[in-house]
Amino acid sequence: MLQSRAFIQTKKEAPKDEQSVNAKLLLRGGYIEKLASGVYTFLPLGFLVLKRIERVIREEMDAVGGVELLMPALQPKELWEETGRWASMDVLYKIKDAQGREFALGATHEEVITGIVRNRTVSYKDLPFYLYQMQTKFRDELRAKSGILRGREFIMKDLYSFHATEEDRKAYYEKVKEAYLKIFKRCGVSVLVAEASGGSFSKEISHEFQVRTPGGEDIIIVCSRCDWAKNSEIAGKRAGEQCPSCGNALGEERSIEVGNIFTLGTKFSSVMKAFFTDKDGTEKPMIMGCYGMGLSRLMGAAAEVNYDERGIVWPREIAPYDLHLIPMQSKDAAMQKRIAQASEQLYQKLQERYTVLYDDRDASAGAKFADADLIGAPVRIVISEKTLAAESAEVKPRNGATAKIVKIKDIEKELCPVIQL
RNA sequence: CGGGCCGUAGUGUAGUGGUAGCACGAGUCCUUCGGGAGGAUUUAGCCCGGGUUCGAAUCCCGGCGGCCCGACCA
Repeated sequence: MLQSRAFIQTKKEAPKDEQSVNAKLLLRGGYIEKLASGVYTFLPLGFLVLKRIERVIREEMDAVGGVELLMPALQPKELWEETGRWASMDVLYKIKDAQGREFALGATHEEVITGIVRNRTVSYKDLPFYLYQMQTKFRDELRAKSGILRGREFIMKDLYSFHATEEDRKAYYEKVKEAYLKIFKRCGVSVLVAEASGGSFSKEISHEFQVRTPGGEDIIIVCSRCDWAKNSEIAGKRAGEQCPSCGNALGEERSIEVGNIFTLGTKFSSVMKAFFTDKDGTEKPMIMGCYGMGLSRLMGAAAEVNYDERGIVWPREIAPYDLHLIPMQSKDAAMQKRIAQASEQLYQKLQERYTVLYDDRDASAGAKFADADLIGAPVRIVISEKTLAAESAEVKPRNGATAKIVKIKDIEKELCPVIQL
């Protein structure tokens, strides 16, 4: 992509009223734009990141048998009244159409998915099945905060599983837990699995996937040595006390909840009459689980833990572009032409295997470098009069490793270890 | 929802009762070209409403909006 055409505009300074790291960096880098508190546009650059996160999630969801669908955001009041959540869910946006009919903007989709599932006759032979979607959710948060970490409109992946037996549900829950760990690893955030309350869903505990960082709004109690972690709301332990698992000291840390998986049991299926016919011919409510993951929040969290004083350092798999190719300018017209030719050629070549942002702008070296660091593609490639003298280019990983001068014909070999695809 | 701070060009700021200024950005021209280059020139702003005053960006009241703390958080 030509940078001059990519609708990227970076800013030298962050808006003064933003405190959170993700908001400052993403706003400055031209990834997002704020429309209202907790409501953001994903600009082309940000949308690329989102799509790459989406791809990772989709691959891992498909790998555990998930089948993707897309449910409506506009949901009739009657559906929500079936479970009593029209009245009890205080973050629900409620709207009226011109006829006076009332709708909720989807804050979550248990009602909708259960409504779909009960409309078909299901036998135990059809179970289990797993349905998921990635969609914009609306929640009327009393206080949106921290950039895209807690919006009133945000993008979420929600998976719902339907089972004939509790054992099966439990086994799947563990499988999803593993899939989640893979997703977060691929997205460049290390998570802790913390036990948390089942909320209004269940008396059973749920599991939260927590990214430890000062920018987080959750408080978790964690062991300094083993992987014991609980949300402070149910921990029953405090910092300084002994870890119940290994005896070491417990600490308290801030973290971002990037995923949460729940046991639903028959809470929704029994109330909404989503039954299946079991082996013995009797009708039983399906046993359900639900598994949430915030895509936009994950993007924010990734920025929140992968940055330095110059900007974002995107994890390889979710970077907007694999490579940032920068031709330098030269005062010598002939040389200028050679640089342009060589970099054009390299640009074409690299695009066969990588996504490349090509800085074709007529800007100073400093400006180009500063933008490259801020945007944070994993590798920067510079072609200049200097490098060209040796038929080479400079290859510099964004993660702090030093720059290397590499023969242009050998560049792909050099890239392999850094961004193998 | 309670509390705090804050609203001046796209962004960051100055102006505290008397001509709205600067920097970055954006446009044009010239020069420059390995870490946000220099000069010339242009562009663009006081959140809204009311009040006080000869006069309000500035003082007062009310809205609206943003950020932060807390509460809340399928």
